[in-house]
Amino acid sequence: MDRPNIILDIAERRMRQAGYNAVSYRDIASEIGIKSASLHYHFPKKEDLGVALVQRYSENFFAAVKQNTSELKTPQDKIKAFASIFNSELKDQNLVCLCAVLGAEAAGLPEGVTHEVKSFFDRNVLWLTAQYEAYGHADPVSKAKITLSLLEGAMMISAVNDDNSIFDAAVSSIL
Amino acid sequence: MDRPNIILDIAERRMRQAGYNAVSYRDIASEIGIKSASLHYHFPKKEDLGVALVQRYSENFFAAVKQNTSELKTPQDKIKAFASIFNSELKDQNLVCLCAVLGAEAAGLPEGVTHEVKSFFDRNVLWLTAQYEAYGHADPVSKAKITLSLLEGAMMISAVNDDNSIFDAAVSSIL
DNA sequence: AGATATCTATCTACTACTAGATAGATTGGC
DNA sequence: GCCAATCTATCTAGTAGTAGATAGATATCT
Repeated sequence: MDRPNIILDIAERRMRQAGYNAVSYRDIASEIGIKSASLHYHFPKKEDLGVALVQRYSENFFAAVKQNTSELKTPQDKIKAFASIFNSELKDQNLVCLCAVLGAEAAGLPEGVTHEVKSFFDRNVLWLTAQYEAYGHADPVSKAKITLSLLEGAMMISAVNDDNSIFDAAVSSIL
Repeated sequence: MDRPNIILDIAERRMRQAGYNAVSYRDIASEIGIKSASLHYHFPKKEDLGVALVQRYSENFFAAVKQNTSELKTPQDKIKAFASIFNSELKDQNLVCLCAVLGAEAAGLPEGVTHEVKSFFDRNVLWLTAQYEAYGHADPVSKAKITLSLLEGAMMISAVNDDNSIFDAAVSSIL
């Protein structure tokens, strides 16, 4: 894999565990085995790293959504598949959605990072809205926001308690 | 007000905006107009401050729950009142639940702080479970966890988008 | 030669935290 | 009432360590 993606992998894991400010160039560099100064070659400012990280996360996520839902027929099945993308990393690595973590710290993040987090949520609401529209829901936009809120909140609480059943219960309650 | 509570007020506001690691003794001290060393007299370690903060938050929250629900009859009304405690600070200060923020960073927090965050969630689930039991819900514990997840998630997303209607929609969907 | 990626070495600013002193208020013994 | 002891809350001055960031040299590959 190329260096930028190796850097982002490490940054992503750490940020999803402990937040933006808990991740340092020094820590990332020492895990790779290079000097922290070298990281600034790839990501001059920490904000650049944060922005790239959320962008990559968002693109990977929606690539997975596309792949895992393309052969499904009903909106219900698609939404379950959508939720199970979040679930896979939660259950075997106890990792919450990157944007759930960054969203919680949003008021203290560099502007560019906060903007990307918002964009991720927007894209999620858009995708979910389309499903609820297809399902014939009365207010698909509100329902989409509610579903996203539930999933993000359930991930966070599941991770804190290291108890995946909370997320499972949340998914079962959707629709 | 006494000094410890003044310190905790400032720490609470900042932590609910930007997270645990974004709050420094220096910043708190300079806002009060004393030296950071003086803060260590009241809270020797940052973990002590974090623990005291979550404990105070939890106690204040459940005092408000008790006060705002004591004269209400139905579990539905009580749960709405419960949600509106979260909502009041969200809508006029854009402040998320302290434990939603700290929960997102839980894996990187001092052990004592994480423990208090868990306790807060436990207490919430307990309280909500009692309401759903009174309501005759089939699985009151799961329902309680789902409701808490929804509220915490909706607060976070509402704050990021500075759009209170997301939280309102979430509250309307409960029960 | 040029581009890519890393290095060394350094900087400034900030982090939590501590030691030891001080001023002022409070408490208890005689 | 007076004195000594203690407590409260702050200060100055400092520790060691970490933060993100930069300049400029070096190595490697095409």
